[in-house]
Amino acid sequence: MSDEREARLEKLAALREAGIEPYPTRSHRDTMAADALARYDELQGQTITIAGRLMQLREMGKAAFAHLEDGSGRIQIYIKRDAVGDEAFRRIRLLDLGDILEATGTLFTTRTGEKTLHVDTYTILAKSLATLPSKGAGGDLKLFDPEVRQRKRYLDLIANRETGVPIFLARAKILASMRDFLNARGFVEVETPILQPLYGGATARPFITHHNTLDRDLYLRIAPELYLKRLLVGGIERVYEIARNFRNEGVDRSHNPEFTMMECYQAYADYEDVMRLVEDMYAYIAQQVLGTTKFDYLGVPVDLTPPWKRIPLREAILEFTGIDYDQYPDRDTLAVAMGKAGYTVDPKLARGRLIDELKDTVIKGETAKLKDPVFLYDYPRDLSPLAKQKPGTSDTAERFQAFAGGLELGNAFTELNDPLDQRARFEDQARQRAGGDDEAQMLDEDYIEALEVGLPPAGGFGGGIDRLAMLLTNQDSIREVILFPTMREVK
RNA sequence: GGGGCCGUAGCUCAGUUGGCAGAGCAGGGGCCUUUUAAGCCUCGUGUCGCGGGUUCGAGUCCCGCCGGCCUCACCA
Repeated sequence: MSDEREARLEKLAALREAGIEPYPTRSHRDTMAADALARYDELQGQTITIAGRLMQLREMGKAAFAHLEDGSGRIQIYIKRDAVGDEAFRRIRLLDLGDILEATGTLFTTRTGEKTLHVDTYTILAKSLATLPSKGAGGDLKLFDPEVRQRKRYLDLIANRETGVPIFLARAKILASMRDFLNARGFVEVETPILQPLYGGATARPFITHHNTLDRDLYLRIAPELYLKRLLVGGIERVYEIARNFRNEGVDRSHNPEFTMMECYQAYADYEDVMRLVEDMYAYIAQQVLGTTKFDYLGVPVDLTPPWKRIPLREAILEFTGIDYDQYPDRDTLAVAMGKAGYTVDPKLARGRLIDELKDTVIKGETAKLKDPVFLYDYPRDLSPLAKQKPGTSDTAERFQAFAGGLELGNAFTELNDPLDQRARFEDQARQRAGGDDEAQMLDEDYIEALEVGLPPAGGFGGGIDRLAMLLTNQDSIREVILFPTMREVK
């Protein structure tokens, strides 16, 4: 490595000695590579300037072929000594793969039929001092090591352009089309605090930081929920935020400590309205990103066309595990039933968590029994401290989760707007916290105060953007859809 | 956090039973005015992840550590 870097540094010095600035301030590109190829006939006889990274260089005595790659694609250039002059031709020796060049000339077609720029003059725009991952069979760059690909994403994007760039373009389109969809329905995009004095809206451990001047600890948000609902109180009836959230939890194939979630809230709606909103939105996004609502995820066909299946959580679990948790109203009898059914039951888990575990075997991961897009609805109340109780029940909350292809896409409920009930739920959480559950939610007095002003009945939804990106780009690891995933420190 | 697998040249990878560290591409030098995985001649790739140990001798065996991937647990 140092040898090659030395060689490149010497070339850099040689360029400067020849009075050539290797990092000039201006470029004069007027045509993108893909455009030049597409508009070949129209551009005949015209002098055009293209620019991009030097990806291949084949010297042939008194002429050379090279490929330049820009954001649109790749084009071949032909540098002939007679055309560029002796000095400029000799200077080819000072070029390296990876350099950023600008070339001016006219288009022609080679003997082998490739549309090519016949170069009159060329200029170096940025000298590259580092070695690119090298060519393999077929002439493509090869960079497979996932650690390098994630730590040095720029190399990944250069080397794995055909696979990597489309993923992040798709992700951008997911965000754009989600905004289009919500904006068209009158939702207002807002930004709420990432630094929060109390964290809430989800069950998770937070990152803690400190503000020096105010001399107080602050939490990086685990969810924007409680702020968005304050805005409903304030009269913004449809609101959403595309929020980076931070959870101080483990890292694995479907979890990154910082991740992106879209949360939206609609006043005068309930969770059934939200189901319709969500299935319409996901179908719209798939249509915009993929051009269809039918595709494969990890080999399993997925069809996001509305309406999606709607199954009460209890029935889904009963159908696929044979266990009816309503028959076991307390934690211990359910644990015994699960034990009989072959589950290894963690004695620390509360009843709600046991039900969660049953749900996961039905719906999560590659072994999921149910992979079609589906809303599982009506969840145990004690798992859902911010959701409204279902009328006519004592232990059921109006909550649903959306799934497809074994991925959990989002979580929604009819929002709890009874301030006294909310206070009681928070106090219940506080007892769990005192009992050692450090993920139980904190009592947020200011939020209760907002509810006392009056929150209209509302439905809300939170959906993971990273997981949606995984679904629509057919990736099985969240690290493939996050440009710079959280990594361990390099030591 | 537990378990499994992995870490050798810039990249992708070989490396036998413990016996002089290799290939292709990339790189240096030379030839070649329509090549395209260009071709031909030629030269060198190195803290074998790091630190110990065993051994006459360790890339190879043992221990510890670092990092990655998979998996289980937990969370979303």
